[in-house]
Amino acid sequence: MPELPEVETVRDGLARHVLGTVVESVDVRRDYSVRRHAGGPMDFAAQLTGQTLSEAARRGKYLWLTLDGTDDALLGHLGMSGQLLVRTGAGLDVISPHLRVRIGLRSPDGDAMALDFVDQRTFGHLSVCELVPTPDGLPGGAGSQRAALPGAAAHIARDLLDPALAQGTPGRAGLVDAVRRRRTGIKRALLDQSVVSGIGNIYADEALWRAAMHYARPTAALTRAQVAQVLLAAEQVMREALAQGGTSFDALYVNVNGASGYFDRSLNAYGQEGQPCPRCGTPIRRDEFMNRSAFSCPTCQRRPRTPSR
DNA sequence: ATGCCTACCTGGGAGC
DNA sequence: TGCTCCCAGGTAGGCA
Repeated sequence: MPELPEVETVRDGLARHVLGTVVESVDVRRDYSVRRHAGGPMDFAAQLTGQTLSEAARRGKYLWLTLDGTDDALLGHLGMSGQLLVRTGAGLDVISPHLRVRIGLRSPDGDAMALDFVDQRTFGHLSVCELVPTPDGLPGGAGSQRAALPGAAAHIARDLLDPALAQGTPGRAGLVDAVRRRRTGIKRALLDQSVVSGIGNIYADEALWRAAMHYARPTAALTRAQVAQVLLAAEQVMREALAQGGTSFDALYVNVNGASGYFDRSLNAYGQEGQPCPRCGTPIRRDEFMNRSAFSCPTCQRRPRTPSR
C-alpha cells in the first residue's frame, strides 16, 4: 500500500506530467471517493473545473495540486489502494474497473489528458481544500519554517525526507524528543502521523527490523541514540524504496497495488512470517497488533520485559 | 491532553 | 465450478 516513497513517486510523476494543465471536466463515478469536501461531489467538480494545476506538493502521505491563482488545492490521499494515473492518447480509452474519479485535462499544447483516481478499496479520497499557513510543523517547536498546508492535512507532522528534519538539524533532535515524550510503544509512535508522517505498517516493520528493535519497546525508556537509530533506519528504508520506485511513473503508471516495485525484492520482515530472518535465520514471527500485523524476528528484536502495547 | 480502539470499505484469494 | 469468508490497513472520531 502506498506509504511515503510511493506517494512521493506519484507526486513527482504529477509534477512532471500535469502541471500547467487545465481542468476541463470532472467525472465522479463514486461519491464516497470525494470525502471531507464540504460541498460534496457536485461542488468538488464545480470548484475544479476551469482551474489550472500549478504545483505538486506532499506532506507525509497526503499530496495536493495547487490551483493557480487561488488559495485552494486538489488534495488527495491514496489510502491503501489508491492510484493517480495520467492518461493520454489511446490511454484515455482505458477505464479501470476501479476508476472512482476522472479529471479531464487540457495540456498547454492543447492535448486531451486525464488524471484518473483509481482505488479498489476506497480508503483513499479526493477533495478541494483551502491552503492555510501553519505556525510551525516542527516537533519540539524548533525553527520558524512555516508552511502552507491544506487545512485537512494541517495536523500531519513533517516526514523523514523533509529537509527540515534532516539529521543534525534542530528539527531532527526535536523529533527524537517528541518520540521519547510519548507514553506508548515505538511502533505506535512511528505510525502516528502527528509525530512523524509517511510511515505505515510496512516501513514501520522494516525500520524496526533494521534497527533490531522490538515494536513494543516503550518510547519513554529508549535513549536518544536508540530513537535516532530507528528514525535513521526508517529514513534509509524509505529512501531505498524511493530509489527503486522512482522510475515507475515514467510509463504514466504505478503498479497495480500502488507499490513501487520495492516490495517484491527487499522486504526483510513485513509479510515474511515463517521465512528465515535474513540476519540470523530465525523464522520471522507475526503478531496481532492494533488489529493488524507486526512482523519481527524473535531473535534480533527481543520483546521487552515490560512491553508497551 | 493523551493514548487507544473501532468503523469505514472492497474484492482477491483461500478454503470447502 | 461456485460459493462463503477472511484479510489487508490509513484515518477520523470518539471514548476513557
